Amino acid sequence: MNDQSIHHQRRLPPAERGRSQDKSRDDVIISATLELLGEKGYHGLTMTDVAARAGVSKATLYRRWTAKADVVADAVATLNPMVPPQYPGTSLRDDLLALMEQVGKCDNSSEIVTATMEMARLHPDLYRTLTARFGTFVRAELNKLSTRAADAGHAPMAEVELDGLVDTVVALLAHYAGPAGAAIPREHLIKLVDHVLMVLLTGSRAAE
Amino acid sequence: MNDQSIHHQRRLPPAERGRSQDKSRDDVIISATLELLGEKGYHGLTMTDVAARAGVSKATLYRRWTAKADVVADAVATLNPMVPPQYPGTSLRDDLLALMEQVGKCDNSSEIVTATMEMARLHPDLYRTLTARFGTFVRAELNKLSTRAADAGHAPMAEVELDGLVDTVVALLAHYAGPAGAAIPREHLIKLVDHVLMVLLTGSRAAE
DNA sequence: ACTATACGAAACGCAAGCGTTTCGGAAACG
DNA sequence: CGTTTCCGAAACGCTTGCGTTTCGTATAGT
Repeated sequence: MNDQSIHHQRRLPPAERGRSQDKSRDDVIISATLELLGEKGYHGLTMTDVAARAGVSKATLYRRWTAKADVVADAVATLNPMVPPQYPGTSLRDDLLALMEQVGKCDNSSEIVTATMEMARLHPDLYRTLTARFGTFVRAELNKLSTRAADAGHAPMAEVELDGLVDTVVALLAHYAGPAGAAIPREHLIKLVDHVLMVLLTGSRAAE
Repeated sequence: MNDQSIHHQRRLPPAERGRSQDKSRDDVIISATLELLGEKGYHGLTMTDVAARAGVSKATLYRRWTAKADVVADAVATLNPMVPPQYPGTSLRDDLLALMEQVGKCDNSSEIVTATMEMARLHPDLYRTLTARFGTFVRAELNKLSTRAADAGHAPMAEVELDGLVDTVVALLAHYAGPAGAAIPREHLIKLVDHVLMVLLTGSRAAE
């Protein structure tokens, strides 16, 4: 029950001689896991469901991973590629929007954030790892955009306040992702950028 | 398993003749439920644990409620008394801080917000009810403070932006409550007020 | 005092779900 | 072509936890 074992041999190695594992099935399984994670949450997610959704037998699942937590861990690890988005550079607002879209989409579904937070209670170390990676990435990007805005004549922000800003972004994304599921509506992202980020970054509201 | 039955007879009525139920045990049970809800989350919470923590037999639990979900529902219903706080009135900042403290404390523990969001996935109707009550309350209070600030000479806020502000407050409180547990640190509330609410409400940063 | 009821302790049935195993067959290697 | 490994289907053991029941005792109402 106690998953300290998450540090040990989470992924099972394939064999060497004879028929080789169909690696394309890994992707199918991961995708199915992400789908179900978004729909049912971590607790609601069932290995039997994953197998069924992936069109795969449960035996195949356990031939590649040792436990449910490991499959999910690998699945969420494929999210948030942490790639800086293609900034249009036309305005700070457009750049922020691009960042929020990149960060908010998490592949294609997004309510997974909620499931991740649910999972966090059971696997705190995994949660810390994920949010730390995510937070530092967001922070770095915001810092980049902030200094760029400062060069453009706006008041620069103190380092300290950037921390709070990162919290705000993460919290709002998690909130908008919400328990209801579904991807974050673009209008929410726009609201976030115009009514929160722009104000906090430049001290002035965006043109309506 | 499917709790549509939540609409029907959630609370069992006590008898009339003979020995009467010790009503003080209700409070003990509710308190134990809230404690465990914060510690273990909704899924981690066990009826056996609740009984043990309350110093009560499981039979007693099911003599009063019909299911785990019902106990938890009654428990969280005791939170958020939705009472407008005692506003000091010395400044907008102080008033906001008072509101955030009132709203953020949720009796004495606070990580229950996270557990509630976890529970939300299983009982969406309950979640909507709770957040709706909470949201309208926060919105009304913020509106009150906003117009008061407008009278004091600051720029008033549009109705539309207030919606986003409520989202922000709810999201940040949920975030600060976090999966780690423990009550929201006062410094987080201060940060929220100074770096987010004050800026969004008045367009200017509070004095450092 | 008598009775109806609450109470604690403990056991039970039951379902869900994780992880394992078996088996027959299919498919990739040499 | 034969061996090795993968694969799906299905069954199994096991644990957890919800909800129920029983029984002996304690206690409030009449």
